[in-house]
Amino acid sequence: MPARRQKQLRPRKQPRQERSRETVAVILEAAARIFAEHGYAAGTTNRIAARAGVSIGSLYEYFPNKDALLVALMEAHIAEGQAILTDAAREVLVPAAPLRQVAERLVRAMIDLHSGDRALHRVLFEEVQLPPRVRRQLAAVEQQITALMAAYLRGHPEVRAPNPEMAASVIVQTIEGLTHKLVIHGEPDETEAQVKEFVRLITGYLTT
Amino acid sequence: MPARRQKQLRPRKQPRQERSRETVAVILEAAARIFAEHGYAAGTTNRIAARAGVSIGSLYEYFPNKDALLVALMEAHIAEGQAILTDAAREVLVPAAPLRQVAERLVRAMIDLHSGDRALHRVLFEEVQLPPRVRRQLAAVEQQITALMAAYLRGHPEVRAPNPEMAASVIVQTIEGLTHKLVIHGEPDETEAQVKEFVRLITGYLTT
DNA sequence: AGTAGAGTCGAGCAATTACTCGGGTTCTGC
DNA sequence: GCAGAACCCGAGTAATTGCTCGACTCTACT
Repeated sequence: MPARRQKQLRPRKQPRQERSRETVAVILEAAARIFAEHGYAAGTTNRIAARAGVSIGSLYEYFPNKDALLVALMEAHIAEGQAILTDAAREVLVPAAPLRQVAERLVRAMIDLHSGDRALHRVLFEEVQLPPRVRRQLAAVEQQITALMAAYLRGHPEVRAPNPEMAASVIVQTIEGLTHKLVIHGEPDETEAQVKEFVRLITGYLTT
Repeated sequence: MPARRQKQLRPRKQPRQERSRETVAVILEAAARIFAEHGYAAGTTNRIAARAGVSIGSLYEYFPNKDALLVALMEAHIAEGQAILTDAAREVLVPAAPLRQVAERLVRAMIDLHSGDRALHRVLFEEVQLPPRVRRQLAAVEQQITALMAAYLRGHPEVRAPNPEMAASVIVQTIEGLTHKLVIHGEPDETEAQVKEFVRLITGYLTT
């Protein structure tokens, strides 16, 4: 969240040489670690620069302010998430695929996505309120997955859903909510049982 | 999140007279509004005192630090939530009650709970990481509701669930996750349809 | 070799902010 | 009516932190 008002004076450089591209990457890496460890407020830019082994001045050559670091990390994570999910969806959302298998594949993809770096994930998508642009990107990904799901539901004989769009939306949101909670709070040795249960929840819903 | 290290020097006064009890109430009210409007980091104690129409000195007579304000608000909200949910649960979780009615009542109770002040709710339970004591309180409430639910499931003839405890836990988490998203992102005119769909999700899961 | 500009550096500035403290005001019990 | 306690006040302090800017080094190109 932008606690301070944005200054946004001089537009920043694009890194042109290999050297500086490396610097930017190192800074982002460090930012991810620091934010994950300390949270957004206590993750100071000086600390990030120090962790990156780079001067604070160098950091501000490429990022106009602290928020920009966060937004860059958000967009990277969203892109990664989109890749993982659309891969899973395209692979499994074909008319012939059995319901149970579809549900399980998606649940597992979602768990993978969330379990990467939980602390960072929390900071990026909970601690701060998302800027509008990022919020739109996130909504777009969700909508894309939901649309694929709806098309699948419409073409599947076993599925009895009066409104496939709504059913798809409910499923996507359910998976997201449950896996989120599971990853944050769950015991690792219960994960398998929970996955099976989530699959039952989804298939039960769609075939009733 | 405690960005600064806790000082926690002098223990604070208890309000004894009516006058000061009123002051404390006004401060908490103002804190709720300010945190909701600006978030935790930008919600400064001076601003809170100003909004409350009280000196910053008075605020620190009763709250040892900024975090204490937040914790007080959290605990108040948890208590309110527990009251709403246990009321709903006791009213409806009797062996004879039809499944659909139970599900609908709980979903609506949860929606009521979340729709009170969404911005404040976000700050209290997402923006900051909860201190252990609060986390325990929250877990206790969830466990209590889950236990009531499990008992109900066990005694209901329609319900086909191999493991009632796990089913209860899945349901509670599902309702929580879905209503949360619904309240945050949903269009008001879709709420009714969504509630019906959530009920179908739950009943389908339990009777398959 | 010379030079323009990309890249790096880090001391320090400006602003913010949680919290204190000494002193004044109001209440309460005797 | 008075002492002491409870309450209230707000200017000031100490510390933090985002970010700048002028000096320096490296790279690429002629």
